[in-house]
Amino acid sequence: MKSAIPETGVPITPPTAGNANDRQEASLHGEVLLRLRDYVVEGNIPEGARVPERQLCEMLGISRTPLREALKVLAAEGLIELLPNRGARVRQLSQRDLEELFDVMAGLESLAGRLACELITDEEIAAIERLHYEMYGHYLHRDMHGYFQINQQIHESIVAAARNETLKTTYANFAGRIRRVRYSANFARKRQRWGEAMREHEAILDALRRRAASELSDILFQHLRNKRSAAIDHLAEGQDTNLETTPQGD
Amino acid sequence: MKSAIPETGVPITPPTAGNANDRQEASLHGEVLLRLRDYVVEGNIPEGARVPERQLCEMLGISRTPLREALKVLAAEGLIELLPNRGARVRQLSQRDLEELFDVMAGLESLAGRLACELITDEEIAAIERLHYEMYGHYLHRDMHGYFQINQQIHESIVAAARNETLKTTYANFAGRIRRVRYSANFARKRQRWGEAMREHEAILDALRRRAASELSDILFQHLRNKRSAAIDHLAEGQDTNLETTPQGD
DNA sequence: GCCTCCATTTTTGCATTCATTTTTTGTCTT
DNA sequence: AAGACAAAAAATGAATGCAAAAATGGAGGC
Repeated sequence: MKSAIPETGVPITPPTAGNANDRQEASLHGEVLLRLRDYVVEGNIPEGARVPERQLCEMLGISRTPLREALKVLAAEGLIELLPNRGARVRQLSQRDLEELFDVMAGLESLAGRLACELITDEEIAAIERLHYEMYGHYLHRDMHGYFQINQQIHESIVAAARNETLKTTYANFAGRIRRVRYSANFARKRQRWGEAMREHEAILDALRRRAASELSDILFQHLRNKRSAAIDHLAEGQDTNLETTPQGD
Repeated sequence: MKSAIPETGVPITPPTAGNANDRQEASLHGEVLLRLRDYVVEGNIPEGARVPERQLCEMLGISRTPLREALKVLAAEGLIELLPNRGARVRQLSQRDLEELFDVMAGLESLAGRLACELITDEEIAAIERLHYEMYGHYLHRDMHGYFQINQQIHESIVAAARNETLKTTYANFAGRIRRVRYSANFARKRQRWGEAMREHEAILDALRRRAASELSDILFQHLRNKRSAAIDHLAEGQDTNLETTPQGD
């Protein structure tokens, strides 16, 4: 009997604080859902590994009923898969799955940009500009981590500017699914592609200033498509980092 | 004690045929999920109505455990909402919710068109052309029902041509959420708008033939945006429109 | 007559229990 | 020793039981 989950043995915190991250903060199964989702998204369970309910139960300090409810939801979200009578597994994402997910993300951000052009305020644009220049600073200092953090903030700002909660939620869902890979992809960002990504961000900002919806939509899609290529290439070639030849980035 | 659900009293069919509409066809809770989803999507439960678990249980002929699992999933899908300690309600969609949903649908179809341009075959385009002319026939005969049916087939063909299962699933999810309203929206489409829609479909087909991804993306978004306007206007002007009793379509 | 407060009933949330399926393990045969 | 079969163990799927919260209803007070 091999344990798929590292024996952290951290019981769930009693219903103390309502960590209102998503929904259903109060109920036990809601808390379990949040914790389990984070647990899976953060990659604490190996891909494709079997996850015995009993083990998760004692890890979280609950009975099987709320756990199974949470598992059903996570399966609906696409994070895990439930094989009939054979338990839950962390969903293994094939290369094709990743391509699809990145494309949908690209479509959602493309949509966000289009919608943002309709109602975004000058102040919001100014805020994004500030982020942009901050990011540029990180770029000049070759501070990849800082760059990535601001980069994500910019993309989230655009999604927020779309003023569409449904879109925001959906976007967050997909972001969670590929978060693990996203990190690898970001670490794969290399010099040359980095410059390209900066130029694309310039174009994004420019289109946003002019409220050019269709144009921004196109640019964002292409920008994310390039991200996709970087991520897929990175995964395809394995763990070794090829510095010169791979077109990776942002 | 008022019963929110019409007393159909139809017990769930024993695990006979695997109606593999979505996922989890075999297990009882999977069957329940499919049945409940259809039941809600088809509008058998009034919006915002309280749904006692016990009642659903005896309606489906099961115990509360699988039912509650299905409810959690439906809540995650956005079809119902679960208030802590206060049961499940059919999610009431505000006008703003509908606008958001339509916009996301528009974004997804826009993405589908963009992706379709990359790999769509001449045969697939020819099939869509045939559907187009068939739809045109319905238009000339003022056969609204036939028109909508083919119209839906065309949009689904475009989504299929995108060759992205993730997108397809997500699209189906959102389509389910607004199906109820969608039908009213179609009836709201008046003569003049009908002609517009036909012209837009001509443009869609034209862009598709030329594999003009960005252009098709724009046209599809606008096309769906116009649909949205029709739906929202219709709902705004007719508050007496009983959504529960309207049949399903488009 | 209407409102308030409290007891009763119902309903929800979770734990536990039971039945079925899968997986493991041990033994026997070739 | 390797494979096949069978029994045991464990895990899953679903039903039931129990405590807590909410809804209901009625008596009493204003």
